[in-house]
Amino acid sequence: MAKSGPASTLRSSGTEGAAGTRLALVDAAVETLKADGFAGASARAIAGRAGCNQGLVFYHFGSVANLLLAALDAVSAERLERYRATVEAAATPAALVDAAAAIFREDLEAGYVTVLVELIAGAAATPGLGEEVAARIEPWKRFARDALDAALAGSPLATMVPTDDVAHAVVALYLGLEMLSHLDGDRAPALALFDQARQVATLLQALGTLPPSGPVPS
Amino acid sequence: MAKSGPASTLRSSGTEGAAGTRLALVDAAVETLKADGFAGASARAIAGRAGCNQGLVFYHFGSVANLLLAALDAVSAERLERYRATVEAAATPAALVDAAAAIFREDLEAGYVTVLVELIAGAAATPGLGEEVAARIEPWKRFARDALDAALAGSPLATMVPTDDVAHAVVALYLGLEMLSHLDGDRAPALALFDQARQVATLLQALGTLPPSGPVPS
DNA sequence: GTCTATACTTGGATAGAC
DNA sequence: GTCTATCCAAGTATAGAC
Repeated sequence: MAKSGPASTLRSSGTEGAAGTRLALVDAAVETLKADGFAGASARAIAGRAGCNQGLVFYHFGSVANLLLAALDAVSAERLERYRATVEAAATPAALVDAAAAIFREDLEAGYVTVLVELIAGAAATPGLGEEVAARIEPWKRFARDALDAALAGSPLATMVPTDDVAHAVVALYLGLEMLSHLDGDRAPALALFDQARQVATLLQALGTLPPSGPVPS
Repeated sequence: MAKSGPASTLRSSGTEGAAGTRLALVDAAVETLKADGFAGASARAIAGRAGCNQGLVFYHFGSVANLLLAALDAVSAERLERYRATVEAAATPAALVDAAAAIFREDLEAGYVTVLVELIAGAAATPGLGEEVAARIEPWKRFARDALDAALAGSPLATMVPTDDVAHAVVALYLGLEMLSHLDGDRAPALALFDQARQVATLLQALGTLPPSGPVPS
């Protein structure tokens, strides 16, 4: 469905040309979603930012919605890889929170999650878009659950925490924090929250290593 | 700014007439935001649902954005009052979580938070809308903080928990959960989360009543 | 593959009849 | 206060020249 139009030949013959404008359009779609939201992401606005003609949106992607999904795919792939690499190095809950905070800070600065937020909110207006967006969120939920499982491995918490539900909450919290940060341009509350989360994670680690009801071993 | 147009005479002379269509438009705006999102909430779509002419949107509210803000005010007032009444009866963290779960369940069923989510996401497209929406979120953050303060009063947790930050997170989580629920039509993960939260709150209560390092008092 | 031109639709907003 | 009619801007999408 997302592969109609010209053959998807990244670096086919020339560096510019077909693949070049495709990429330019995807990039412009990302920027437009961040700056003007779903309601402002028209074919004209995106093509204008990409420096090409409006008709190319339909030639390459068939519809504006498909271009927007391609934009979501692009940032998702980039960010998911980035998250995976960083989180793999985190073995404890506290380290996991630190890793998450570092990259989420990047996301807030760059507004990557905004692309997802705008598409979720805009999905109500376009028939069929909701399912496509939902399918693209799944990898994130799975990633969050896997990261939680890995961080909790070996801890008694592993059997107590329903990582599926927590992963859902983490994704929801990311979306909500991004919305609020983007709305008033204040990233401080979100960042302060990660500090708190680290402390809680550290506390949980300490509790997890305690024998069931004894005092602290020294 | 929201009071231009005709005099705001609720039940002035006739039950219908001016105030009647005003209310019908506000109600239709809420329904349209829930069904079709910000991008689908045009003057024509809303007026059509309200059963009146499209021009009345501009006569009564001056612009579509103003009508949307009036819709947000309407649901905010209604919901905030509902929350306040229910939460006032909750004295402990566990009871607070239960109260929040009960009303959030209502919100999920009715889609009230969707109105807020759509306006936040749509704010990027309309200059000046962001500030208006942000101002309308403030009461919610204050409410959440006050509820947390009240529930933690007398507990040693009161000095340990930065209720300002947590309130921010709670609001963000609500927004995110609503988005995800609305997207795939599955409310189960959000509701399961409240069960978990209640258990954590109960645990925190128990920890809070413990002496610093002793065993459980029976 | 890309651009220009164009057909068609929808939306915001106003003027004037009733 | 409400409706009809209308203007104009913006959006989607397609056809055809280059």
